[in-house]
Amino acid sequence: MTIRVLVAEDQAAVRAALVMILRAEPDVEVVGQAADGEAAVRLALELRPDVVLMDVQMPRLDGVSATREVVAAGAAQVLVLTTFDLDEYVYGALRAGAAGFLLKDLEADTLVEGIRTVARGDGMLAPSVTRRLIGTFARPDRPVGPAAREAVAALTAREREVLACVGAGMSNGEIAARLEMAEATTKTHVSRILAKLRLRSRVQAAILAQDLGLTI
Amino acid sequence: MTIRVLVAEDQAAVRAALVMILRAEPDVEVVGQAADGEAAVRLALELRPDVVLMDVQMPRLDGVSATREVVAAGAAQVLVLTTFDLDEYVYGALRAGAAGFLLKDLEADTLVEGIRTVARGDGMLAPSVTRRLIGTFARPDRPVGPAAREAVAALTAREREVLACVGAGMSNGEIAARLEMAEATTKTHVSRILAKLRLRSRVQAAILAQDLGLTI
DNA sequence: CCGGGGCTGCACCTTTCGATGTAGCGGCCT
DNA sequence: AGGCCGCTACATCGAAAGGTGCAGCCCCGG
Repeated sequence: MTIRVLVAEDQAAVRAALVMILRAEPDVEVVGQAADGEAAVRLALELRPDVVLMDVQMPRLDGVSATREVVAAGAAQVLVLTTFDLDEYVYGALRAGAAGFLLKDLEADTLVEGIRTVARGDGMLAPSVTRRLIGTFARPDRPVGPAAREAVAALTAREREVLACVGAGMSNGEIAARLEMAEATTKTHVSRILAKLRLRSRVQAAILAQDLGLTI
Repeated sequence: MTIRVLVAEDQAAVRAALVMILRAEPDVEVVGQAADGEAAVRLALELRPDVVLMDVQMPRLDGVSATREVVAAGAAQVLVLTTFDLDEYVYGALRAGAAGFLLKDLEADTLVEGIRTVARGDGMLAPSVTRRLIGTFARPDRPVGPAAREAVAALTAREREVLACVGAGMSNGEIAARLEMAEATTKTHVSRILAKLRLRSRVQAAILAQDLGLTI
């Protein structure tokens, strides 16, 4: 099973080098090349490759935006490649849905390994990026006690729905509209939630919902 | 410059295998071995290795707790190793300050590469872990836009104090008591904050304060 | 089959919140 | 000095939130 790859890179020399590296691998097939972001998106939708190797700096449409479109369409896994290890690029690409992020100072076999890794649905990051990502993940560690988790788990399904809405900053009226109930009912639910979680206001409930990652 | 490694693993056979792999590398030196978490912490503090290769499941003190202690003491970089790819282990280890997280189904050279990577201060994750970490990073994409940051920066110092209190879930009365002002004054501040940040309720302000990491 | 308990839903009432207007006070710049 | 700005303060009023009592509903066990 060969891995079908689309290479999107505006500098012809770099693009040729990448293609050469990939062509040397028996299990990798370069099915297309793009010199700008728009072409990358168009070819990705048309060719449906397994992996798009995407440069960040490209004319007409930058690599991050192109990644967003490719991922939104579910067209392929995207492995982003760039010269500069900038937070803006990294976080932008990852938020856009990239499966990996490598720097151009890599070895040829690292690139190929990255292609294979993202092709099978895993993630691949440059080591320096990995460390920063771990850091940003570990830092906002607001310890949510197990007690709180249990208490939330003890809520009814409906109550958790309401709690998630509260966590999104919605008013009782907005929650009522979204969950299709009367505002009075929403108030009842909020009241019960506060009692069960031993909180005093919806603000505290909202903060807890945030910390627990409750989403609508 | 050889990399000094402490191997912490309770199963003797596995530990021996790890040591054997590492001893085969000219740039890696195994300076110690530990069969439980307490010994790992003690030896790490004593030997000050470059890297501690830490198993999660260990008697007396689990690997995550041991990692926390080693990192807190700044004794070494910790590369966590486990058989099971459980969220609890992964997130626990990373929050504890681990520089890497690998699964035991790895190749020998992946392990060595991981040792070298964390030794130079970078991060190393198993590919499946990388993907999940990217996911948890990308999903709770509460876009704390630069606009919001600027708006908060444009608040007066006093308003930011009030906002931090709101973010802590306090009521106007509580804020007034803490900041030594009348409740009416607190209301004025809250009202101004909402207007400046274009929010509709204190709940939204609280969420924003949380996302921005505002604390009292 | 029927009673009980938990979930959901609604209405009434009190408290809190939030908007608005007004105003005194202290610092800072011109 | 005069003026501007920010902090503080209070009153008032409508809106939102929160507590409480109560009524269907469904399921489970007697």
